[in-house]
Amino acid sequence: MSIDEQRIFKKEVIKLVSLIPEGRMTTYGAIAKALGYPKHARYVGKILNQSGDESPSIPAHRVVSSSGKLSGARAFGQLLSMEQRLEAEGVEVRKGKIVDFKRIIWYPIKRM
DNA sequence: GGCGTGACTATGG
DNA sequence: ACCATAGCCACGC
Repeated sequence: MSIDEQRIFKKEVIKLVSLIPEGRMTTYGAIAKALGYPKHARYVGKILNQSGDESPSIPAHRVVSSSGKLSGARAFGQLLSMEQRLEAEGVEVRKGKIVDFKRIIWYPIKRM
């Protein structure tokens, strides 16, 4: 992945995450795949991690692991945790996992 | 260039 | 359903 590809990838990740509807969620892998880089799920996580400082407005809490776990919960403040943010928009969470994960998952559509 | 570290994933028991 | 394992790849040291 070249420097240019990375730059575009980061921008597209932010764009795609912003499109996730309220009350739905998707996965790191789905985002990576939609952008044409199926092996870069971890990189998506890293981007969202640093996006917390740069663009706090993006709904990063709507991105979970492929098993439905809230793997990024530690990156959110405890005042408004990742779980609380999801519950607040109607997404049920139990034991750190999305309850009806496969039913409410949102699959991004590649565009460009 | 080697090595460890992740907001990851698929697979097998 | 849970846990361990092995790939995976950018990144920092």
